[in-house]
Amino acid sequence: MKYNEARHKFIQSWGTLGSSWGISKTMAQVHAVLLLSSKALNQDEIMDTLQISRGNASMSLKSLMEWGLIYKEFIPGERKEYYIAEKDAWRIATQVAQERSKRELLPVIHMLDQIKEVKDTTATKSDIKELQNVTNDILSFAKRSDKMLSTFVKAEKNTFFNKILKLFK
Amino acid sequence: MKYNEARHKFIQSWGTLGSSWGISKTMAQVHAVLLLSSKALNQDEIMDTLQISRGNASMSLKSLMEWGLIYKEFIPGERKEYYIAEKDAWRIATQVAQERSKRELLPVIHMLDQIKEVKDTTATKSDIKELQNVTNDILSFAKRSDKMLSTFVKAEKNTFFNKILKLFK
DNA sequence: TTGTATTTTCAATAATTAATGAAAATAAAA
DNA sequence: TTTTATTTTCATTAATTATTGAAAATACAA
Repeated sequence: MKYNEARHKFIQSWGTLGSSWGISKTMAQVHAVLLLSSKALNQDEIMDTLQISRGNASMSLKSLMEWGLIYKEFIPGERKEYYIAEKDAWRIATQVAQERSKRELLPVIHMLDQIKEVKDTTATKSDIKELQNVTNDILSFAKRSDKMLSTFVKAEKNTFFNKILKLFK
Repeated sequence: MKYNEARHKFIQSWGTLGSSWGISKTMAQVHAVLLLSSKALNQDEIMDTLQISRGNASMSLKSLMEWGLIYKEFIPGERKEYYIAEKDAWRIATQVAQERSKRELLPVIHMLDQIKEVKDTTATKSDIKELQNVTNDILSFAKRSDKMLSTFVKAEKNTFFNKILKLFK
């Protein structure tokens, strides 16, 4: 396979994968371009490579910064802003997981906490029972998942967990 | 909070959460309705509860079956088909994770395996190097994640892993 | 300051994805 | 069989989400 073909495939697939993470296709493609670059790139270079509009490039770079997946790099004598990608797979995964947890898991935990306080005399006992069973189960599972995620995020620094992680290698 | 309000909140939030799983909003709402029901429901009951069209209900039920999140229940003397939801939080999570892995992780693994064979004399050494570094790292990470997922799926049956899982509680 | 390069915002538009509903297919009863 | 109930499919339509591009804002230099 030729380099350009491989590069193109990687960028396309990364875009597709991104869409299923709650990251827009373009945003993931911008990340891919930066991942494959050994030097920092500016907005115009990215616009040019992916043939996207200025606005789109600006938005995508901004979101990627918020997700903690890319960083700005200051280049002396340059007026433009340059970007580099986080390239460590483990960091990419934990950053995405943390951001998604914040956006998706926490709202659900909040909703379930509210629902716990159902007081209603008009509804049937079995309906209320089922609601409470389901919400309690999901709530404890969601909280456990969130705790587990923080544990994994800290795992790099922790020798004990590194040993556990090796079990999966 | 009143039962109906709580129920409504749960269904709405479950729908929102679903959209960020790669499951359509309606599909997740149908799942929520079944989760909260102590008895099996038929398609008309679901259409009525969620005020959705026949076609949409049919499609959503079909997809939920494919994701392994609901089951058909045969009711003697009834012509209609009845459905019940998987209610165990751990099972729901592993089913979703497995299905997503199949749809998202495996295509990426396949792409990365292809890319490993870049042979190109026209591209620069450093570009090829960077492509190989990134793809190799992500590939080994993706494969490890997939292995980890299967381990978790089997974990219920395994006392040793149950002990590890307790670390996160 | 004032001028110029660069980035960001956001209303308009395009592209994508989901939902409808009627027709076709299937399955059970008469 | 034929009739009736039920489910599925899929072209059309609606809703949602992403992208553009020009104007506004910002940042730097003269």
